[in-house]
Amino acid sequence: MRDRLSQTFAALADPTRRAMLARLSKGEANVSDLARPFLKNMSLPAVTKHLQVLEKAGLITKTREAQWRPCKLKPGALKDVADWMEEYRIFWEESFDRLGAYLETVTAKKKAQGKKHGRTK
Amino acid sequence: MRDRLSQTFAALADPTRRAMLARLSKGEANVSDLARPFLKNMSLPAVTKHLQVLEKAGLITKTREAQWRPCKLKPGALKDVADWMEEYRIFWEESFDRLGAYLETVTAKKKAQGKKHGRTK
DNA sequence: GTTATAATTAACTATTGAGTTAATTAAATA
DNA sequence: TATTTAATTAACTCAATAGTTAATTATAAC
Repeated sequence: MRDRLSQTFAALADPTRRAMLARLSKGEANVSDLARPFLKNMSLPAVTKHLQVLEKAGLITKTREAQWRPCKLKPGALKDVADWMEEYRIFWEESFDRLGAYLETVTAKKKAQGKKHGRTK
Repeated sequence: MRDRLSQTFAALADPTRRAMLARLSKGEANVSDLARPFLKNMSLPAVTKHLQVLEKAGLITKTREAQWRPCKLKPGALKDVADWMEEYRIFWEESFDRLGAYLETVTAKKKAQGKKHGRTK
């Protein structure tokens, strides 16, 4: 997985990691704080790995304080995702009515440019 | 990967698939239309698989027309992602100034509730 | 009916991801 | 200095991904 955006999406594609982000959105937390809700289901090293995924994706930062590792959300990390989403806003926003009109606009533009499309060879 | 949102994020965590979505945002396209930009780098079955991932994640719909399979973006598919993102808006929006204040609010609330936090046992 | 086109399925390989247990590092404390 | 606490690293397993080539299905066209 070469690119940054793919790395970010991949990091978000796991409910445990999203739960950790949700916890961090309430404020800084140590690894063991973050681990607590999951220790019935997974080991501490598993938690460490999840946090490493989040850190490498640039979604959190981990610092050192004695033997603890306070983590926090990295502001701006989701900006790239938000920007990517923006391109598709018209496809998920409430007013689906506009979508048909929008697509016709795009199609008309394409025809005007003389671009071939459809199944012609 | 049990949950829907994880499936969607996983589908988006690949540049080839995102490029296909970008193409589809310009209008309907067949499998071979979608494949064309990638056939130097990958086989047609690989393309089919990518499209299956997108379809299973609910991001596109594929229909039948003779031997062609016209695909289009599925409106509303990214709504769940958008809703999830919304929770974190304050963390990626331009005014990082507010973030500090926000986190203090959250922390204050937590203290007021008497929730233990930090590294106390 | 044979051939060409569009796309999928089958069977397989290689890599990555998520998890494990056991061992290790590093700091605080008794 | 020995012990406890916090977290990571090592080494391994298992399952899922992303890709391959070869074979197959289905429709259209000659």
